[in-house]
Amino acid sequence: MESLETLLSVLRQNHLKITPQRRLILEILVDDASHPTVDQVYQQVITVMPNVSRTTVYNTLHELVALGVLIEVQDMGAGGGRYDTNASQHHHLLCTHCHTLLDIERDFPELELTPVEACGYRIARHQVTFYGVCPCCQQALASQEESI
Amino acid sequence: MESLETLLSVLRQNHLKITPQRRLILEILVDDASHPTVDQVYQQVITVMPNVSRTTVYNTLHELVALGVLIEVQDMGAGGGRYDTNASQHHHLLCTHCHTLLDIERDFPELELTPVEACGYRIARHQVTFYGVCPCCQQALASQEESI
DNA sequence: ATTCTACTTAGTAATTATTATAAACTGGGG
DNA sequence: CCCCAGTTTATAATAATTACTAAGTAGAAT
Ligand SMILES: [Mn+2]
Ligand SMILES: [Mn+2]
Ligand SMILES: [Zn+2]
Ligand SMILES: [Zn+2]
Repeated sequence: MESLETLLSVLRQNHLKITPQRRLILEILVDDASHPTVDQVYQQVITVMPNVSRTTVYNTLHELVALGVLIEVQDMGAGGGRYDTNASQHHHLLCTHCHTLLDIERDFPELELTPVEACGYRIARHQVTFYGVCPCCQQALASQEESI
Repeated sequence: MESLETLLSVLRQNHLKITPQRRLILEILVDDASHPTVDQVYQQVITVMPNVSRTTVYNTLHELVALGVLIEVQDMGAGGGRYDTNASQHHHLLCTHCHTLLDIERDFPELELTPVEACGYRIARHQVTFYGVCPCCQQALASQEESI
C-alpha cells in the first residue's frame, strides 16, 4: 500500500476530513499486508481507540475502495470479504487450509482472450489465483495423518 | 454440469436418498449454467414446489459441493456466493457491471510459479478471472453518458 | 483565537445471509 | 408392506452488513 502521507493527501484532495479514526485506520492498513477482514482491521483499531465503532471501520474501508487505494478480494471459506492494501495489479497465492493469502507480483501479460472467447466483452484486466497448501499447513496435515 | 442421470447415480453411490426436492434441485442445476446464487436456485425451486425450504436448498448444494460435482465461486459485489455447475477445471470472464459470469474453457498451462514465488506452498491449481464489461452493459453505459 | 457548519461518528436498530435445532415425514431396503 | 435412518420443514439463532439519527468535531471563514 502507498505511504501514510500519500493516503492522507488522497483524502485531502477529495475533501474528506482527516479524523483521528480515519488516520488510525490508515496507519493500520499501511502496516498490514495480510489482506485483513473488516473485523481484523476493527480489532486492531480498538486496541488503540476502544470506542471506535464498527460502522466507522466499514465506512472508511468503503471510502478507500471508492477512492481506488484499497481493493476488496474474495476468499473462499473465510468469514467476510478481505481488503487488499496493495491496489496495484498483482496476483494471489491462497492456502486452501488456513486461507493465508500471499501476493504474487509477477505479471502474466501472455494471458489474452481471443475475440471469440471474449464474446464482445471489453476486457479491462485479469487476475490469477493459485491455490495450494502453505508450509505450515503441510506440516500440520502430515503430523495429523501420522497420528491416525 | 453432468447429466441428470449421472448426478442421480452419484447420489445413489453415496447412499443419499433421491427425494423429490433433491431431484428438482438437480434438474434446475443441470439446466442453469449462469452460476446462480443460492437464492436464485431457491426461487426457481419454489416456482415448481412452493413449500421447499431454503434450508433444503442450502443442504443440497452443500452436499453436491462435498461430492465434488458442484463448485462454489466468489463474485465481487453480488449478494452471496455463486454455484458453478461446471465442476471441471475452467476459468471465468466477469462483467464488473452486471456480474454476468461466463466460462472460459481454454487451459492456461503456461501459468507456473517459480519455486521462490511459490514460497514453499504445494500448488494444486490456478484460476484465472478476466474482468470486463459485457456488450449489454457497454450499450447501457454509452446511452447513459449520452443523456448527461 | 473563536465561531460556524457540513461532515463524521457512535450507538442502536434493521436487514440479509447462513447455520442450528428438533419434531414430523418418507425413500427405499428388507 | 414395514420400518428407520436419513430428510424436510419451520423456527430460532448467529453472523455480516447496512440504515438511521442525535451528538460531536475538523477545518474553513471570520
Ligand atoms: Mn494482494
Ligand atoms: Mn464456471
Ligand atoms: Zn495454510
Ligand atoms: Zn454486464
